[in-house]
Amino acid sequence: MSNLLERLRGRGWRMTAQRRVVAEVLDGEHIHLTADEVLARASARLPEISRATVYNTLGELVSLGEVMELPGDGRAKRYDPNAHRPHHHLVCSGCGAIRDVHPDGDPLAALPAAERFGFSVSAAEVTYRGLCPVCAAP
Amino acid sequence: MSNLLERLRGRGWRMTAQRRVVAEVLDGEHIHLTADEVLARASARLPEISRATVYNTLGELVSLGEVMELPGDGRAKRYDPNAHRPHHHLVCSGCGAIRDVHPDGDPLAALPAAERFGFSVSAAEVTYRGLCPVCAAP
DNA sequence: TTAGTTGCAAAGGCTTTGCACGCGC
DNA sequence: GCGCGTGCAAAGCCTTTGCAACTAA
Repeated sequence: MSNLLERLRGRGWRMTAQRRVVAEVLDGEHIHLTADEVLARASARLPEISRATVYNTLGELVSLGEVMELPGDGRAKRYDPNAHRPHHHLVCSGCGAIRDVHPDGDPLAALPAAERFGFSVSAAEVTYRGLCPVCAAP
Repeated sequence: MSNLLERLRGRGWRMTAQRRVVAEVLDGEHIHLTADEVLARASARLPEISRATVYNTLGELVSLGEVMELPGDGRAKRYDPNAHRPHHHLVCSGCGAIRDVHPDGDPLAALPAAERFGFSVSAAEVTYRGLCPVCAAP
């Protein structure tokens, strides 16, 4: 499995220092950063990067289908680089930690025709909620 | 099944003209309005209602557990009055229409222990995506 | 009466935009 | 060199807040 940076290069994505840093910061498993967090981490490596560029780059990665946009519990959206592999999310109601999960079976199968209102249903996103081991501790 | 207004009265909720109008506007099936839409509809019946009051009232209905807050596709949250009956959502990727749906079985059962990362998982929210009959038409 | 609710206006957080400069190809 | 990408600052959208006046119970 190639990493985010390699995939982008392979697509002929115009590479700049700023874009490289944003892609590096997002690459990995269980990464779900807000734009602000991306900016903070990117600034650590490239202090002159601007907020607008972070937003531009994130928006572009989303349109390219390389990064997934998550609603986020508060007001800020979160960005998930695992768009190339379908998955769902497990969110801790205590601390907000997010893990990528892969449930058994196809969630679409659970929706009977009578509940589809004539829609052609093509995808399902599942958010599981619970308490992480730390927050569940007595 | 009693309606929203009756349930609120039964809970001893302090009733005002503004609160009544907000509750009336939200009552029903497949209702998923933004705060702005609630304000618009409420204003039609009670022109002097203010935006702040709509937000206050919506926030309170959410804490009471009578209304559910949905992330919403764009930036504005949506408010769903069917919090008393668990359900999921089917969203049209074309026009944004939202329907309440009730899938078969328990979505939690699909998440194996190995995918729970030690969390105590207590709920699942599912968003189905597809095209409504109008948007799917050739 | 009196605690809770309202309206107004201002502030706040997150995101987008306009424009001139700069840099990858 | 050309055209896209960047940075800055300002504006935008949605939401929250402070405070004085008001009102349901």
